[in-house]
Amino acid sequence: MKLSHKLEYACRVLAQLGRRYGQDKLAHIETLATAEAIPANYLVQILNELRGAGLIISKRGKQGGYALARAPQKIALTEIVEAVDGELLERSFEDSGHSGARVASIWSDVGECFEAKLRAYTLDDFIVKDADAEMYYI
Amino acid sequence: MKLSHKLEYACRVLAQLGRRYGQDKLAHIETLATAEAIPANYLVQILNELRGAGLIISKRGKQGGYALARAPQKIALTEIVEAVDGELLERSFEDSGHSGARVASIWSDVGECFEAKLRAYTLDDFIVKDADAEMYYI
DNA sequence: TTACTTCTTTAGTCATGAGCCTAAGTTAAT
DNA sequence: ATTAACTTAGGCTCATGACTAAAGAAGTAA
Repeated sequence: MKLSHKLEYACRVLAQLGRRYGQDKLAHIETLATAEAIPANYLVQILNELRGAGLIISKRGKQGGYALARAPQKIALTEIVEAVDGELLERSFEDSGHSGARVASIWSDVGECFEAKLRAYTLDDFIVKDADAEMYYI
Repeated sequence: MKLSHKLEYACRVLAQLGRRYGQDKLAHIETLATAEAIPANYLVQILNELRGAGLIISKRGKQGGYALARAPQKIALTEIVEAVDGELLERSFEDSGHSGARVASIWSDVGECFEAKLRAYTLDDFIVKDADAEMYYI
């Protein structure tokens, strides 16, 4: 379960966009990069992939920026993974050697379990609401 | 769930050794490499790691070779993964940025689920018994 | 002892990709 | 027209995965 930086960054930036969902202001790259401690130059590429996957929308020019394409509850974790690190969900195992088929079938089962777990989470679960922070002071 | 070749090879070669468990003859690298379609030179390294992890034993010289260190039922899939690709089970996520902690906690949960799934499989599940092959002809 | 067999250890190669940066475009609001 | 933003393409460096190779050590048997 070691994640690529790219995937961690994607989760964080989407969580950040999720907090802003509903406001009509768009978020700037620099703002997002700072808030989530992500190298801005790299974030650009990630945001591009997320847009390509239809998870976010963007607008150019003055007043431009990024926003979530739909409600956080409607974005499953599997979609995020597919958008930036698709091979993590791939299930292609070599069927070579005497035990190849058996090994492949067991790992396929593991893969299905993994995918099911991811599908059960949505972006909403990632969003740090202000109420969460307050809890520490109660 | 894309596996490294190394991990696939390890599963296959252990399955092969599992089939031979109980016989008192040791298996040679060349035999194992051929049976499981694994580059022999690479297999050498994998077997070394498996020995280091205590999953197999080896003997040099004439009559030398490799064998499982214990019964297949007593080798959990987690142990195989730890032996050759430990970071797959690691759960270390950056806690940076505004959403870092939340993201890390969710992925930790996914990681725990993944590990539990792996722990439930043992090497015995990987072994292709001769009866299995016969099933195709019934 | 000597030769032979088999594992053991270490070093080296090669291709690939992650992560990050630079810089020149393009668009839209003012 | 100017400016603030996103867009796109490319390049760079370093680490890693997957092998290959070969010298070394340990058993076995003549």
